[in-house]
Amino acid sequence: MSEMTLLQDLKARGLIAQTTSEEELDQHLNENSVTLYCGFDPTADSLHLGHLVPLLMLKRFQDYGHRPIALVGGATGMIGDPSFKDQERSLNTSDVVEQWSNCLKSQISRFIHFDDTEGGAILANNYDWTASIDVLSFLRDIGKHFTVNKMIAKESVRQRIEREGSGISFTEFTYQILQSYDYQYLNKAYGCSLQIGGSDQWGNITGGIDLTRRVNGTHVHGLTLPLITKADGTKFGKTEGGAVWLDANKTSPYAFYQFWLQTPDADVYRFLKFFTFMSVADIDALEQQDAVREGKPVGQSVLAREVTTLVHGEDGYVAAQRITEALFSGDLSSLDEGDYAQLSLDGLPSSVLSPEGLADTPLTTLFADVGLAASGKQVKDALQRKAVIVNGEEFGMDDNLNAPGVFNVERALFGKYFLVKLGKKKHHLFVYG
RNA sequence: GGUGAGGUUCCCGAGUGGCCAAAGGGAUCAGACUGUAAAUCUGACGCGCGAGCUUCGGUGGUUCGAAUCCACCCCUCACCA
Repeated sequence: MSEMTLLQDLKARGLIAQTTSEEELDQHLNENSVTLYCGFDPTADSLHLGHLVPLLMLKRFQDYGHRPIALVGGATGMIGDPSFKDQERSLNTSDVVEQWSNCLKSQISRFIHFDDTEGGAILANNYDWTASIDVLSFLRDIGKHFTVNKMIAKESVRQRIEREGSGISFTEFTYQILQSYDYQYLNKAYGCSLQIGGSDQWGNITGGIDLTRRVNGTHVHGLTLPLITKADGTKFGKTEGGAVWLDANKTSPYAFYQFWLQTPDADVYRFLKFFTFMSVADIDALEQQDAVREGKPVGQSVLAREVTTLVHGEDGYVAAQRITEALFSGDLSSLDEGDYAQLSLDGLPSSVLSPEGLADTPLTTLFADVGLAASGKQVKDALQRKAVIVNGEEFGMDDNLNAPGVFNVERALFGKYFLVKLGKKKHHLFVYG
């Protein structure tokens, strides 16, 4: 990072979508240790890849000597952010929101270093200062500073307001006031003077800036991050199974590692800048080396290693790497009995195979049930193309009704393991018993 | 409230009585080629190994037969008020 200012580094990484006066912000950041915040609303029981960039962003600021506040939206999560959403969302119960908030809290703590010292990072929940406000105070003390005219004019809610039929409830419309209040509150309580967020948050952030100026008389700043896109135009952060979660129980370190390993060339160096702490110079150098390299580029494996380590720690990375080696080297004999036991612990999808009823279960059903394929049809397709491999042996459509033969104990590795490969990338471990 | 146009399989979008599980494109999955990449080509793509079963906003009806016709209802869009 050396001589670059933080803002220069972020810019070089392509991590800035919009900022309030860049000059002022740059000066502010260079002359002070700034307290900044980013909010994460509990919309599920785990953060996902979309949250990773802002989360890492907080850490980038922390590394430059600033103080991050990670805000869990226990209150805002009850309301639902309408920004650029084309539909009203259904509300979650307070129990659920609270539970999810706690999940997010523990996840966030893994990324940012929190401590109790004066300048240490802070983990906050806006429920704490929002829940107890009574309606009249809210309307008089906060609501009075907002003109509906301005609220309506925001791009983030315009579609919903202008388009007949979609509509927006008063509840969601109020969201921007709540978030603005957070900023004003944090400014007052902690001297927070910068809010960051995804580019869809610009409207909410500027709302908070205005409120803070009106109420606290303080001039504060805002910065948004770009939406992560893929070169081919498809949505980033999705796999066959849906979102890629940061929770190891929802997306195993192995699956996580694989996700990054499969990054297209066209995206990999950009993603290295977004998702790792490698310097821009090092990334550029890597890109140039890959460009003249014979064969496979190393960008993907570096990216996968860095991000997996970041999210799942060294252990998670090592485990993911070990499974990858074993499965993709094509050499099953390199694994000993202990390795097989470890595979499922390390996150390779696995299930117990019961001998009973096996004769009545077609492979199509069996594999679809354990999630190896979305439907029996896909298994059928794979069988017909010789893309199903069990313990190194190919099986075809002829074997569909012959599960007992395919999963004959005699053929089990170490008397109990069957490693099924469907296609090039999907693996599943069956344990006999 | 009035008038006009619509609601089709994950998405977009054809289909206006049987040949429709429903054109075409996208997404997705698999195969070939590669580098667990891209591009390209091939196949699959409602569910089911199969016989077969269940779909075209909802509910009833007409018909041997309906996504297609009729009635009512729900929703959306456009314009008017």
